[in-house]
Amino acid sequence: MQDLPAQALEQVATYFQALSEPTRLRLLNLLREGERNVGELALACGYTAANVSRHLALLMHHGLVTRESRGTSVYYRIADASVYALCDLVCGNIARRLARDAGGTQAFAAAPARAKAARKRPPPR
Amino acid sequence: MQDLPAQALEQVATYFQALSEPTRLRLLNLLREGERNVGELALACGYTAANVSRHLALLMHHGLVTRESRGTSVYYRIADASVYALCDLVCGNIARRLARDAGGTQAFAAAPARAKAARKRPPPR
DNA sequence: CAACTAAATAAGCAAGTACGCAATTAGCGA
DNA sequence: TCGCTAATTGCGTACTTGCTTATTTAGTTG
Repeated sequence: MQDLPAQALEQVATYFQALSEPTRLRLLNLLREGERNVGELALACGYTAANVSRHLALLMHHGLVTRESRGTSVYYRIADASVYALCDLVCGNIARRLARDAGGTQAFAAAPARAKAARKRPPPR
Repeated sequence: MQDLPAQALEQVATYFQALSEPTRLRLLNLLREGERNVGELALACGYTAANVSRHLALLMHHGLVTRESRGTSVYYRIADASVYALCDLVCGNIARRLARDAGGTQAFAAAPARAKAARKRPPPR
């Protein structure tokens, strides 16, 4: 990815942007167990159906979910399960960062002179 | 991640948000080759140093880069290389989606829809 | 100390976005 | 056809965010 043109970079950014909303992540989470229609999702999220519909439209525009209209309802489902792998990766990064921040403060108070050398170590696993 | 509390979900969302900016992705990309100071990054991006400094502060707040002040300059470097894996995953998803969308339509040769995101380069300074 | 440079911060503007409400569209049944 | 329900869309509001310019802070040097 090091030599991506500005155009592709922007696409990646908007993809991340689609995932940068708690409501949308919650929707994806709910869809993990199977397809759901808009009403069900709205009820589960505590938002209006209008709002949920908008978020789902955005997710679909990015190819994250698929839409299937059955009767008067519209059922959404996950299009690509790899988003969960993505989220798991992020969760791991956050956890690692929290552990580093929490653990680092103790070591810091004891030996501030060593901080420079310690900085180059790989992140604690 | 299916049973994350709303609070954790928000953290994941803000993490994605940190990556939802072309400029920040470009900064991360530049840092791939090694540490850089603010001025170098600003020059490479074509943005003001003030703006770059803000983006870097945000990236650091999320633990994506580390900061080291040497002399009057401040050098930034990647804190966790797993962000690249994340970006690669996203690139794969996008490519897959594009392939899926364009797969059935070879009559797309004169596709006007893609011209939208063509040129959007920052003004050369 | 004064002058200079690099980085960070403050202030303000313009653009984007999430949200609710209300209106519209689509499918189903009496 | 009419009425009902579910989903989408138009519109206005409040909030967020990226950017630039100007100012402040930190570090080096004469």
